[in-house]
Amino acid sequence: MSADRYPFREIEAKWQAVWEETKQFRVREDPGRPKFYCLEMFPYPSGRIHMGHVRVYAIGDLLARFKWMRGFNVLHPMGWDAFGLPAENAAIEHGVHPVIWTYENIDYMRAQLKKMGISYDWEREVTTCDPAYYKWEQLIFIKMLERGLAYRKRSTVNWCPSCQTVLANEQVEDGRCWRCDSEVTPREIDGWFFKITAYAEELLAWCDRLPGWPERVLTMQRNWIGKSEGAEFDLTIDGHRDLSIRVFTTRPDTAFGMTYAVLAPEHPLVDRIVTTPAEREAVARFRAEVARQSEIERTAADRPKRGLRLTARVVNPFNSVAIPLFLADYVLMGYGTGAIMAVPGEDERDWEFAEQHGLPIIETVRRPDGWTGKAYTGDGVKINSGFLDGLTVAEAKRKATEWLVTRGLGTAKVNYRLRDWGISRQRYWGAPIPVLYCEKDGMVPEAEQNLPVALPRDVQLSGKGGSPLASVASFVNGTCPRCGGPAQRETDTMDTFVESSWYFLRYCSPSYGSGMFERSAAEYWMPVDQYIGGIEHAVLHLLYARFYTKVLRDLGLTKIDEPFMALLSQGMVIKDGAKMSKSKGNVVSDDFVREKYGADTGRLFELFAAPPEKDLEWNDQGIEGASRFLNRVWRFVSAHLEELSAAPRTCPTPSSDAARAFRRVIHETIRRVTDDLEREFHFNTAIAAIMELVNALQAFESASGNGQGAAPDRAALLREATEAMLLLLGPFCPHVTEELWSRLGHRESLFRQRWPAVDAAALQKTEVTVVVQVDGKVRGRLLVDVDAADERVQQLALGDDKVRPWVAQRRVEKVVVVPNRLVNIVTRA
RNA sequence: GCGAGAGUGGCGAAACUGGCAGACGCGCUGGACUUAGGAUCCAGUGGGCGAAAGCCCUUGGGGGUUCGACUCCCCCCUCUCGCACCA
Repeated sequence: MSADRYPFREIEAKWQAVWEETKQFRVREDPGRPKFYCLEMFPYPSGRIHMGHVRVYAIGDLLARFKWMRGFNVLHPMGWDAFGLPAENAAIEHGVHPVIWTYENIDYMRAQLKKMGISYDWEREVTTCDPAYYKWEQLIFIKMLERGLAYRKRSTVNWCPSCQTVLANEQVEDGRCWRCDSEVTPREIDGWFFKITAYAEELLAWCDRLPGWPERVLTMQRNWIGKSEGAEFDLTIDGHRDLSIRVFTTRPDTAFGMTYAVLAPEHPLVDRIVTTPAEREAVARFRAEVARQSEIERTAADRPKRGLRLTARVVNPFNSVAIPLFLADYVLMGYGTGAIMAVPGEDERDWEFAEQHGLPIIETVRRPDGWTGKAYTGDGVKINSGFLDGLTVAEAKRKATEWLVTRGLGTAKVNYRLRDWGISRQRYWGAPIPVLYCEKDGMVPEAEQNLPVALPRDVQLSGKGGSPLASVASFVNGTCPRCGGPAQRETDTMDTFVESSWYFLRYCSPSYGSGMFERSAAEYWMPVDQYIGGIEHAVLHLLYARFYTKVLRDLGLTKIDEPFMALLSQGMVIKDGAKMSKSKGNVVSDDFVREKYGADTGRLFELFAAPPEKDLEWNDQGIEGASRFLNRVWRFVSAHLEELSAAPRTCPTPSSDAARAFRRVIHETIRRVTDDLEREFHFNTAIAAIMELVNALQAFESASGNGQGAAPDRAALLREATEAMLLLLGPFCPHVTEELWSRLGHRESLFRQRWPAVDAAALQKTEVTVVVQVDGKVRGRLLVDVDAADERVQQLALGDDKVRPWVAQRRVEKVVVVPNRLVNIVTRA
């Protein structure tokens, strides 16, 4: 550790205090100025902020400060996603109440963010476990209930045995819990759902209208919604005209190739179709066998398909042929109708099953020449398909569906993979679901004037099954808002993703007491112009928030269709080959970095080391480099304070070539940095450009003499360059630049300055270096006037001493001249 | 398996719409200053040959288009991510 580092501790503390006193980052609506809403995904207050977290805040702060300087009225808030299981688990393990644990963490992390110097408007801080916050989502819950957008049903859900709660489909990854990685098991349970499927089509359609989003996130959302178009129709059971099986297919054109049909093992019709005791027993055995497999085994793709042939047969309505009927584990009850027609000729899974069970295969699409594969899923001409023969697949799909519809046998049908969002959690630390169960009136929403339904403080947390709230008598025993009689409260709490589905709206008017948010404030600020967060929420939070916003719109609360105009998915911070995380024990703490190098250095390193969307490898030597650079800047400016503050502001017409060239570097840097920040998020190259400017600045300083022998423009140019450099570097490293800015004699904050403007005149060149190639290889260089005539450049190139030997014994076939760049002489022997 | 993205020095990475590959930084080597250097400054640093000037090779591999390819097209290999019996 060196004593030669600039005094970052004092500087950082000083400016953080100044910014706070002057309320520098406080914003109010101002219709006269363009707004910019810059938002980073708010954190779960898990304990301590480490360098894995810092990246997102550094990016957000950079953009927010940049937009301030570009003249925008910037909303840049921060808050806490404060409900969640870790608080409850900490309570179980250490006996600390979740409230205490959560607020202590928040206090610590807030202090860390402040020491990092992020430009938040702290007056807007939002904490989701505050009843004044979740009150409003309870109100919305009731309105959703009224409209059928929230409902309760018994169903098979994903149960995480470790978290002791239900998970939504989005929260299961590869059959495992997204939080704790435990294997999820199915469980039949009553629970609450939000009807996100009612918005499937709109959520999908808007994926095409979010140009500011990364394509891969949109793709993930489209895949998750999983729209597929096809037809549904009935297969009657042979000999039972009153019994039929509904099937869904995306390939109605292949119906003539149907050689068997399959029911999911859990299909409810099975019990009616199967009547003999012997077969019932076989079915029970088969079901037990399937049930034994875990979710993970069952969804592994390359696993053999198990099936049980039933005695019943079904009839293909297209050709009246009776075909075998199976139960098979490759058909899932949760999708479509839980039953399929099987066409092995044109479906790979059916082909595999047919081969295993010795079933016939009929081809209904003519194979391309040389086809050697098994099932063929491509386009082609229909064959063996009755009235569909000769058509293309697309035409046949349409005609087959039409045929079903006109005969009343089926319908066109769109299916989505998306399931309704299960929001019940059998845990304590979440927002209570505001309904009661009355013996007389049944399920009744809590009356609006009784909201919030506050979480009781006194609760026994064991972590062993059942909703903890169920054991809190004072909570459970309520009053029916309809009849005034005794009623039992719902003891499930809401998924914490509900809170994060609208916090960005709450920031617009965080202390508004008459509703979720103040309409005028939300109309001014929303939507979020730039959202920044990790890719892990591609289909979780980001899909839920889009859905919830649309619900609020349809409830008449807001006009916006989409909450986030642009999204930046930043990469992970990696150390020792893994994502930096507390559980892996590979964290570099923010406190440590700040103590050793300062906040500015830590931020600079993370912004410089990789482009934002890529993963970033933590590197102890890399941060030394960032530190070295800031110290260099510090030493340079400090050493020339007197000369710089006494100098004229700019030097519009430099008097020497060297001065002109240096001034061009200054303005070229302004152009590059502005472009990198404005156009794409090229923070790393923006920093590289600033580093180059500092290199040029030092070179010019030492080359331009000093004292009496100084070049005439020296002081003015040094000042112009230094001030531009500080302004450009400001959003990356706010403390050190603010300090140097003030030491140069400025009274007003650097962040109240306009972003430096490019002087187009300074970029003008009179001469350029043109590369001369012979047959594509660089053989020489020419210094020529800008926009010199092609003929002249060609002549100079051919006459160049370095070039001539390469052309001498050969015939010049052609000369390509790219103005101001390059000449390529093409020769032949 | 399907879909998307990526493969460039010892390392992190640059390269606008096809026009000097390797900016910037790390590391390394040599030097200066120094009692000392893990501070600072200067020089060098893709590989090969060469005393040097310079020449040849080089963006995962192979082909192609072009005067010219990291960039465009085709085939292949590797890695990362997403989806994964969704009918």
